[in-house]
This record gives sequence, C-alpha cells and structure tokens, in this order.
Amino acid sequence: MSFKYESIEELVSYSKEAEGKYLIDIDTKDIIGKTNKGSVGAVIEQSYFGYSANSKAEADFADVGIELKTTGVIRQKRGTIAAKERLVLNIINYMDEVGRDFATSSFWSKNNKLLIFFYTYVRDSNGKPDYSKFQILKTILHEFSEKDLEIIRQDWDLIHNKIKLGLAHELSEGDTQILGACTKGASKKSMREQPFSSIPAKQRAYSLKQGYMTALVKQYIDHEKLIPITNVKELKYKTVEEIIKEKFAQYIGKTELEIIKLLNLKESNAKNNAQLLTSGILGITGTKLDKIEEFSKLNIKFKTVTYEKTGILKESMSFENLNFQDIYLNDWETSELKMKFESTQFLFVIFQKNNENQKVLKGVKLWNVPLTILDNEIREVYVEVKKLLADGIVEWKEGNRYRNNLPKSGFNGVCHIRPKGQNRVKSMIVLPNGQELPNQAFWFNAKFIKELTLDIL
DNA sequence: GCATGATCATGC
DNA sequence: GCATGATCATGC
Repeated sequence: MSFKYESIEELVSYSKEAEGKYLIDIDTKDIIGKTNKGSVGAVIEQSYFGYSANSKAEADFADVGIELKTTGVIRQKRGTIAAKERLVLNIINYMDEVGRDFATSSFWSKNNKLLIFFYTYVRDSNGKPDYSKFQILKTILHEFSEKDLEIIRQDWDLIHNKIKLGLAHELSEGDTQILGACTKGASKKSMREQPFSSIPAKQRAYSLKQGYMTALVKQYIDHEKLIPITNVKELKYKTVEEIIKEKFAQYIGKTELEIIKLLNLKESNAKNNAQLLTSGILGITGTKLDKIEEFSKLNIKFKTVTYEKTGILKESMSFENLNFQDIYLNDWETSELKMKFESTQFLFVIFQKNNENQKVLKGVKLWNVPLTILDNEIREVYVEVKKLLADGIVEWKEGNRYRNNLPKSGFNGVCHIRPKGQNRVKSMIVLPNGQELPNQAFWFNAKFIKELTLDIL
C-alpha cells in the first residue's frame, strides 16, 4: 500500500502535507522505537511513502528520477538556522566513475532532482537527540541552479581527476567547494580499490557540503536573501577564489583609510574596519559577509591577519568558544570541532602596518585546514581537552592571573586553547563535570598563521 | 619577542 | 546580554 503518484507535482504536493508534522506521529511503524536510532529517512520512506525497508539503491522515485533525502536542521544559540550536517549522497565506485563524464556520472544521474525533507533536530538536556520533538519543517524539490552547477562541475572534475591520477586515497572533503567526497562506511576501515593505483582508498560518498546545506536552509526556510558576487559566465572559466582575488587586486598596497575613501565608505577606527572594507571591495554594503551567496554556500569565513611593520605577527587567530558539552559527548571523529574545520574555508585578508601605523592591504588567501593538520595537531588538542575534561581541568592563581593546564602554544606548535570572553566573571561557564571555568576558545598559533601567509607579504 | 591571560568593541 | 573578532597587557 505504498503511495501512488501520477506526476511530480502530485509527489511534491503530497510531500508538502508532511510540513509541520511530528516525526513520531508519522512513524506508524514505530521505527524510532524499534531501532532507537532515529532513522528519519526510514520513517519517511516506510511510514510516509509506504515503501519497504529493503529498497534498492536506485533513485527512490526512479520513474520520475527523484531521490528522497531527509536532513536535520538546528537552531543555533543566537537564533540563526543551520544544517546539522552535510547531505550524504551515493557511494563513489572509483572503478566505475573514472570512465564517466559529468553528465553520465553517478552523482548527476542519481541526484539531479532531490526531494528533501528538512526536519528540526532537537536535543534533550543531556545533548542526546529528542526524537519526540523532531518535526518536519519544510519539504522541497531541489534542483541545482545554473551557477551552483558550474561550481559543482569544478568540484566533480577535481574528484574525477584525483581518481584518474591514482590518488583516490588522497581525496578529502576540504578539496572542494559544494560537492564533497566524504568518508562513508561502517568504520574507517571500509576501503575500496581504485583504478590507477594499488593503494586502497577510503570508501567515500558524494556529499553536499554543510555550508551549502546551511545556505539552502537559510534560503528555503528563513527566506534569507543572499547577494551573489559572481555569475555563471565568470564561473565557466574562473574559480570563486580567482574572482575574489581579482576584486582585491586593485586595492593591494593601499592603506585601510585610502581604500575606505576609494569605496566611499564611512570612516571609522573601529575594530571591524577590515570587515567593512572587505564587504566594500566585494561590492556589498555593511558587514554581513555571510549574506554573500558564495560565502554562505562555500562556507567561507573571513579572517584578518595583521603584521607589524617589522614583519612580526603578534596575534594568534581565535575561533569560537569551545563547546565542552560536545567534546564531553563526542569523540574526535564525530566532534563539532572536526566538522567545522573540515567544512570551512578561510579567507585571510592580510595587512601590514606601515611607519604611520596604518594598515596596508597586502593580499588575500583562501585556505582550508589540510588533512594532516586536522588529523594530527587539531585532533591532539581535542583529545587532550577531552582527557582533561574527564580528569578535571586544573586552574591556579599566579599574581593577578589564573592559569590552567589546557594545551598551550607549545603543545604542538600549531594550535592552543586560551580564554576568551567579556571578562572572567561574565564568561564563566559550567563544564559537563560541574566544574566552573571562564570560556575558552580554540586558537591557531601566530607562528603557524605566519607560515601560511608569509608568501603574501 | 613571545606566551598567555584578559578584555574591548561591535552587532545581533 | 552574549558571541565573536580583535587587541591589549603582563611577565619572562
């Protein structure tokens, strides 16, 4: 008694009827109760559409070429909305995919039309999923815009090339912009053969990266307007990075003030000058860089790097405060921190102070965390923090300052943990073990940032 | 000059 | 009021 539809329209309109419904009300077969794994996809497939669990690997609605997907949406502390994670698509068969082109690729043939069920992912007070509160927020039939497709095509080419070069074992999700190749399998040990190398490669699936999914959520659910800085025509022969670099090129060597005047922006000495200026150069007014379509879809985060006139880089680079709850609950592999760093690209806007102490624009650089740094130094710091969280973090007073035993810049030379907040009292938090500590952030060492950006000076 | 704790400024 | 980017301040 599965759902019968006559047309795509009918399928879409039936899907729409699920909006607002709670998953437990849809789950007539008690799938959540049985598996206790919250297989939202299974509930929609089996209870809402009435398909059996042993369905084939083909597009779910094969006759109309539509693939059914469910994906979690979370409300962040500040009320903004985001995709909980990447959307995982089909597994890449390296042996088979290598002989295809984009049009005949398994990615395109299976996923060119996606029927996506967005649901709210709610956690209980212990941080575990609370399935009784999962609710279908929105259902959409997603087809890729021409522009997204140009970027996806660049991504697909890169993945395809690595397979052709016998480098499937070096694929990483950070390589690409929208279409990723994420690991998939029961364990990390799930390996596959590749056509041009005897080295076994990790099993990977195509994915729509988290930044792209968050951009979709913002557009479809929050109806946020995103402002593009590129167009289809440009993207046919340039990457987003090249386009950004071109926009900055004419301002290199000029001081902050000069650029502000050239762009007719309001003068200020504020700490967010660099941000105002970056928006201005990219043709956006205000500071809302995340409103830029490409920044949102490609998950590009802006960071300024300011060198002293002597060429010293004084300041380390800070990130968000650590989510100790997440660290307590998750191992590195499933941690928020890993997910953030592997899915984010950073746009470094690099300045150097001149003799008058004004900041001169030196250049920009798009960078993502290399796998080796992620799997080694960042993981090491994570594991250490998790260990300290279990043993109890030690804090003591030296003069007017408190000290603690969290990993410092000497820990591995790349990253460290340091307090960040309005002040000690206001930034006090309670750790999962009940201990009180001022908020702590993750930082990249100044020396490490210098290595990454020195070529721009 | 560096390491690291502390806090400012802005925007939501 | 708080999160976050940016920067200051102290001590070695």
